[in-house]
Amino acid sequence: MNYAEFCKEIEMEKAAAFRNAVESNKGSIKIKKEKKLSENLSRIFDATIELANEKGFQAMSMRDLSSKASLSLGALYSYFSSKDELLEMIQGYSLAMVSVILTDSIKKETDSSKKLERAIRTHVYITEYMQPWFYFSYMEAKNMDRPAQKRAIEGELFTEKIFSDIIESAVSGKKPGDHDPVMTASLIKAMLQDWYLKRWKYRKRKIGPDQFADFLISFIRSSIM
Amino acid sequence: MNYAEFCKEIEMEKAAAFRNAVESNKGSIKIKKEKKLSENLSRIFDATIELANEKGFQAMSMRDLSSKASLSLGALYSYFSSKDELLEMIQGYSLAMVSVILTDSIKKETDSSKKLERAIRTHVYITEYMQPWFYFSYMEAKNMDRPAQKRAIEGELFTEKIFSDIIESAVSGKKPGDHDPVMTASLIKAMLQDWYLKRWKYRKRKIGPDQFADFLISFIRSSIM
DNA sequence: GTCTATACATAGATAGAC
DNA sequence: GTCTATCTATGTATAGAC
Repeated sequence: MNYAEFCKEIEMEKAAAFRNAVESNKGSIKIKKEKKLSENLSRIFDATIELANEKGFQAMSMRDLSSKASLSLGALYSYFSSKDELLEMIQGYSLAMVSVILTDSIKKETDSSKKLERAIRTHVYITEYMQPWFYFSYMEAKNMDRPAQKRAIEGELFTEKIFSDIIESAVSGKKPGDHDPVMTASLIKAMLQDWYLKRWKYRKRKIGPDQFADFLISFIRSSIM
Repeated sequence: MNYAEFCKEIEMEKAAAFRNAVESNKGSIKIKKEKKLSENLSRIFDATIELANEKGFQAMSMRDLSSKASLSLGALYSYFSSKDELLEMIQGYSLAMVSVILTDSIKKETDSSKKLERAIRTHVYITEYMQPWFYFSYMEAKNMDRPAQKRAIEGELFTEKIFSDIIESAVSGKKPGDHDPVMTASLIKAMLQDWYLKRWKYRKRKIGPDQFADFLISFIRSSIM
């Protein structure tokens, strides 16, 4: 698998996750026509991501959003009931993406060393594909209300658990004594997050997702094996 | 060196960095009495860090700040000329801290493998000691104006360069072919930042700075050696 | 130096016409 | 479903008394 191949397979899952995000927020959405809803809401999402990643969600005004999304201020409130709710819809969307994609992806390998490699690669690719979304979720987590913050933490721990489980079985027996899969998984997560948090750096150095994944895999391999 | 020893040595440098931060902003500070200035300004800094790390700098109002710092709204503006300037004073302070401490610290070792270990350990310790400050600088960087953002980027690249230089000379000859000190330094930086960005996680797992530094050092050692 | 009072701008959200 | 107009709250920053 490389990034180009990954992209071809992802579109459907993205669309499914979007429909799911809409579904779980039906309560506060006043728009009834399916097509109009999905067209406009995804434009609203995109505009929000763009503005928030530029100056922060808090600093983005609803007027900024209304002009970037080409909808009036009043119309926006037919798609969500408050600015905070918008934040949480977007968070739910990207949280669902990473967990579904990652879980599906590792099922395709049986050997645990291959599983680890695939999990890392998939994580790099999905966060590359939706970089602004993940950047947004990471940076705005502390501005969310308590339940949404809890979901963010659970999301982090969920993906970390995927990694620590794989490492547990990959390393067992092979390395003497003191290995700690949970700590190792933490560090792996940190390096994976760097990929979507510091895009300016990797872009400047002309490092693409395939290259980053390759390097990361070999770095981790030589450390835990 | 362990964390407890580190703490004893740091106080003086912290005070010097604070005086320096005051000095570089004399222009917009109206308070003339040295003692009052440093007492109140450091209370203002602390209150800002605390509020901003809780709900974001943008969301923190000057009224929040005035009540937490025990100064009236009007009085605050004798210590800085705008909310944005306050942000930048704090950023300058923590940027100066890490670069001075790190540069001094590695001078104490000659062997490049020891140098690497010491740089990592020192980075963990300084960011532990001033965790809320580093968290603040990281999270609020995108809300700063252009020049301040540039300083933040230069700060990141500066510490990364320290690491890549050490790795360059530590690894040269010892590892065949494909090592890439710059990429390795990037990953190390990412793991080091995790320490102050995800405190909730390490606290929950009862991992302290010494333990984290030990683990990180052994993880990196086995990867690059 | 610090306070209170207030100017002035802009925020999020709603009402009601179309 | 979308618009414009507007309500009300809150924001940063300043003026001037003490």
